[in-house]
Amino acid sequence: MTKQNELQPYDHRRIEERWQAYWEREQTFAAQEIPAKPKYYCLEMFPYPSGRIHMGHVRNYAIGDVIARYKRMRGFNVLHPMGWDSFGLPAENAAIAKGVHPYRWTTDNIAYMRSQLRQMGLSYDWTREVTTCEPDYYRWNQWFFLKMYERGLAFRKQSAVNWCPSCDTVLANEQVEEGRCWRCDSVVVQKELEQWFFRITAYADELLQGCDRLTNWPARVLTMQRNWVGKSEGVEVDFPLADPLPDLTAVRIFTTRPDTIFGATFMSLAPESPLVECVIAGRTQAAAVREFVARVSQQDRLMRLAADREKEGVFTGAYAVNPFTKARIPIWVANFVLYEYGTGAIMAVPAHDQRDFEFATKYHIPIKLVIQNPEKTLQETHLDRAYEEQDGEACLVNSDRFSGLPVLQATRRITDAIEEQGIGRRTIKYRLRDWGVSRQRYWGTPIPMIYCDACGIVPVPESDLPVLLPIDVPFTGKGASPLAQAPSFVHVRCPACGKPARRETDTMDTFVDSSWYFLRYCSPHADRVPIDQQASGYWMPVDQYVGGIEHAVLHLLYARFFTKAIRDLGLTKADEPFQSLLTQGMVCKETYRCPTHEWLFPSEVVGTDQDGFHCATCGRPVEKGRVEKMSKSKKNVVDPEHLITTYGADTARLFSLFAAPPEKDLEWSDSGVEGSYRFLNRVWRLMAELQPDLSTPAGVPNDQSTTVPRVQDLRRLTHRTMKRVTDDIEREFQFNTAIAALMEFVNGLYKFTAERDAVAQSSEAAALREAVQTLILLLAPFAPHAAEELWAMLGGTPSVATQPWPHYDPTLILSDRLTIPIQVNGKLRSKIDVPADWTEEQVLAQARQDEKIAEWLQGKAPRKVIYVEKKLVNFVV
RNA sequence: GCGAGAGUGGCGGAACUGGCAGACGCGCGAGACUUAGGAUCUCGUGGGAAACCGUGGGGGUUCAAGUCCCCCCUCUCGCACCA
Repeated sequence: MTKQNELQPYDHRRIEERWQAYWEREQTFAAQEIPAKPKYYCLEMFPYPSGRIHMGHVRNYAIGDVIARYKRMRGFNVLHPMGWDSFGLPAENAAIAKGVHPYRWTTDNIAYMRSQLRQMGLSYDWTREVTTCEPDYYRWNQWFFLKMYERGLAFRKQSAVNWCPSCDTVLANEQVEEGRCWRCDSVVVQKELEQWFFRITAYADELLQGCDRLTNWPARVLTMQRNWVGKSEGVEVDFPLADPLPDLTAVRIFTTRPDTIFGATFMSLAPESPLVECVIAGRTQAAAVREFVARVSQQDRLMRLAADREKEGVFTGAYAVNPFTKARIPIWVANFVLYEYGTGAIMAVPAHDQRDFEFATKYHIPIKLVIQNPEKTLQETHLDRAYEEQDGEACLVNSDRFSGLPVLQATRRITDAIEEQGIGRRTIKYRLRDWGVSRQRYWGTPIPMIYCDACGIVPVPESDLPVLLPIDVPFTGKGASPLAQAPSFVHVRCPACGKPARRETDTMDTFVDSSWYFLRYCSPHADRVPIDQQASGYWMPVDQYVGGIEHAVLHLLYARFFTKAIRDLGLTKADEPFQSLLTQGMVCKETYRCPTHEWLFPSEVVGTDQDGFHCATCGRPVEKGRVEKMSKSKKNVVDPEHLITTYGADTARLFSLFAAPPEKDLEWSDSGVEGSYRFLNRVWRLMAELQPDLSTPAGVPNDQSTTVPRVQDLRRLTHRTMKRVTDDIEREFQFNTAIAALMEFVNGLYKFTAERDAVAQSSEAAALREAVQTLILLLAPFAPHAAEELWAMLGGTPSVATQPWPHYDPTLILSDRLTIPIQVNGKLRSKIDVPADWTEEQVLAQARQDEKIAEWLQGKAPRKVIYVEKKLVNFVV
């Protein structure tokens, strides 16, 4: 310890700059296809270039980087790319607010954030960088659009958008705050526009079934995806109108409960359904119904946010006939029936559907019991809620020839009957809806379509791609999208007939960009095809995808859909894009909240733990300690840049990996950061002190050395640490415990060196060298800069990133002695230290002789003795 | 309401198949080295004087339960009328 003051301090700035420059110069992480080598494609979700990186990025990319670096050391040919999801709304808003052009704003941000990511020492292959707002990327969005159009996977239909009548523009969902425009506060209305859609529903079943094979995805993500697709098997049945109309003789409903059809005492239509107008035509109820429909569709949007919307409806005056009971049943319009799902019409069975029950009770519609519970206690006239159970014992009643059948059997038989009578058939419905991709905005991929008065919708010929996004357009935030106001963009000649025509001025949803970027990374510079088949054949699928849970449904589902569609175009063989998925938790921090000033920065708070905390401005007591996701509005963000310049990238990485397992939320702690920094300093000092003693050439300590207990212990620790760190990474990326093992290792090494003889024995030196070398290698994925520097100090040839991962020797991790806990009646009473190869008898004899145990046993023979080999002894008395 | 997950010291978190609860880190305490320390090192640190008590609460299974079973409470996330 005396040499301490002479040591070079751990200078993260110098070290990190040096090795970042080295990696760049040497192209250490550039990936090439090497068919003979096993590949590993590690991917983190690419960022939106908002300006600067935040802690969520640091965490996401630190996790991904450890995986990439670890796999590289394990001998995999690793692809680890990075890019920019650079189309999107914030760029347009910046243009309006600051007068910066979205392109300029975006590319400036990219430049800055790229330098920040480099400062983190992430092992990316920067030669594969992909930027979605550049024509060499988005032209392929257009190309895919054309291919989808050819295959009927891209189509046009009417659809509602959020519309601000005051700004005269379309709003994204996130621009609608409590039903009002975020900029001008006027009430947002729904407006019907013709829009482009991708037919994701064509892949509904495959997307659903694919979930079963994604065994390395978190269960909750799969559950969310399954629910989102929402498959239900049922039957469509035509209910004839009691008084047929010329253009409508029956209403088709969808039900998953055909077994309850005898209990259908009325019918409900969705307010938006065109059937409503048909059935009310010329009736006295027409005005009331129209008024109801208008009211419901007005409030729809707002009311949907409200928790328990009151069920309400109105009678149309029309009747249908229940095809089984032949009863005339009234047709109602009900606010809870969804037009987009099923057929927009339902048969209502109040006795066995709670919504129908509430509705029937409210409007005094008859309730007919058709399923009796196994206890036979249900009485039609005394129901207080619907009996919805479908268990095997409940049987049908009041259902003619089907009465007495158990529910499941009845479902089958009645469905058969429906099909035999030709009044309906089995169908499968999905909750999933087609993906609307039109955006009435500027900063996105232009949709490559042309409208010609003579030819109709004409796709832009492939040879004319890309349709470039014009740069000089005005940004006012008002009126139609800037593209629609750029005449030179709008006016074109029809590719089919040559007459004047109009371009589509909508751009694509930015989710399109992120739905295939992982395929583009395989061959980012291919200029004749979006994806080079050979490259994607080698690299795909992504072996490990890492990103936030907030993308559990949309992004991941769209990416799966695109991959399947691209597969069907013959461009990739991958069915699923992401073999394995890790959803990391959020980065949170404690907040301060003042009753008058809302969220406060820590600097706006005065006080101590003992005296309580007060607002520095108004002096009122502050609510402290609620841990929330870091966000500007809650004033609890920590800028990673400050962290990196103060403590270095290695500390930032280490902390974000150590403070919590990757999938859990991480609570920020300043002192925790210092702990990680301290650890790196400890490693540094240890190495610097030992350096003079480590001149022994590399190599395994000789056999002689293993007889010295101290050396034996050290080697055991070394090899155990190898095992622990490896197992923790392999077992669900438990980096927090892997780092803990490294800390214990360092603690052990300090202990060892402190007790070391003044004159080091050669066997000690060799074991020490092995230990230190192992430490650096194990540390390399977590704190790569420090590891490189130490590796060089040790005389290793760079880069440590390409060294093989150490393998432990299983014989060395075994100890020749064991500590066996001894319990009496299941309570720990003593421990004994015994040779590892002792038999049960020997261990038990020793245990009985133990002073404390003898006292507990008081010479009596235990009633029962439990012996778990090499683990534990329990005497039951 | 439905679905999923989680509740462990002062704090973040360990504990793989039931087998020593609290690894590791933070914080705190004591000491060492120091002109000094908010640097560093060493030791200690769940509660309790002790018997004992301790993994959200209550029951159960077991020689043995943070871990398995039943009931309840709280929190987080997701979906919100899907016929």
